[in-house]
Amino acid sequence: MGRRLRFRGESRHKVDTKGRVSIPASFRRVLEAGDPDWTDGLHPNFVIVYGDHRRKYLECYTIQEMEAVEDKIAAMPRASQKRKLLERLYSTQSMTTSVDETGRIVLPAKLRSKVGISNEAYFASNVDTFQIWEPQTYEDEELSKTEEYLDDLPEDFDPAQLLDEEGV
Amino acid sequence: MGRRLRFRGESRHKVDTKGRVSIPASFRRVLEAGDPDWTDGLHPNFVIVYGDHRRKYLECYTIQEMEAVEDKIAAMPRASQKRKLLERLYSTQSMTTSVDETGRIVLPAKLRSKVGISNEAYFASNVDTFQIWEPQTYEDEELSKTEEYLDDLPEDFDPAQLLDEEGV
DNA sequence: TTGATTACCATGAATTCCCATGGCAAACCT
DNA sequence: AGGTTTGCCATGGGAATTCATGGTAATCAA
Repeated sequence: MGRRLRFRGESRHKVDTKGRVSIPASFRRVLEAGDPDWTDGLHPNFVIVYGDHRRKYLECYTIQEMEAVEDKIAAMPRASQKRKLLERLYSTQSMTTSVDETGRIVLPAKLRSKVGISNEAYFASNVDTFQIWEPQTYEDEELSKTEEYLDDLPEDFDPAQLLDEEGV
Repeated sequence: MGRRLRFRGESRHKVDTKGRVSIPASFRRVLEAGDPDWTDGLHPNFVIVYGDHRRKYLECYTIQEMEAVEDKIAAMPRASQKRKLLERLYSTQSMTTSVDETGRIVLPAKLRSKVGISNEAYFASNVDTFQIWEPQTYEDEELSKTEEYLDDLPEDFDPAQLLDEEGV
């Protein structure tokens, strides 16, 4: 299969009255590379997973990445509860979109209100996927959780050492 | 995989009005060797990790090195707090850049102000990554810390002996 | 027809590309 | 050895693109 490009970085973009937002240019390159049907000049497709009411952000997968997820699901026993749950999340509660000529997508009103996005959207890379948040929600949810976690650690703690730890 | 080149040395470079800085030439060789997509004549890519507000410098990884980090993260339990912290640090709070024709990169205004860089940048090798500092900050932070540490040790202490110690 | 979605055109700002110069050092010549 | 050439390195300036964003016309669904 070989290496695949990964998402890196974060940024904020305006959401216009029609729900249009620019996808960060660097993310577009990854979406293009991760869409098997894409060729130069075309608009790449990708998948937005919005999930159930508890999820406060949109998670975006390249086609390639989503197909890998679907393969995993397909390999599970058909009747299992686990499989049904995953089917709902990744298939039922998701949609395919494509990046337009000018690098934007349209976030349907339904999705915007679901995650509370109004004027701006915050894009955060997450290695093989990226997330779209209402900026305020992101700060409240994610940043505060990190603070909590770090507060329990020594002053001069370097997160790099977490990479090499055993266990959790 | 074989041996990989390593960063060695330190130097200071001008930062121009557009945020451009030369990468020390010897570092460029390591970046080239550490980018799987690089071939002679191309401009090597690499990753700048800037981290959260308490980090006062930029840490730079070769593509190879960063992918190793990402692989480690990918192997951790998805929901864990630890994994999320690392995803944020290494993916969200990072960016991919590339060295241009003349050996320079552009440090975006956002990053410059984050670490306080204005006219000059100080480059310090760190074995398989290198760091970029505002020169003054480096002196205040790092040098003084190292001196403190050494001051607590016997006069004739030779750091070389640390090399053979077990454990932390 | 009307409200919504999609396609098409437009623009300022930011970013990248391309050309140019002076310094320094290793290699080269005579 | 002394001078010269060649080449890489650090740095500058302006042109050319790309990016993010806005507006309007065309299309579509019901």
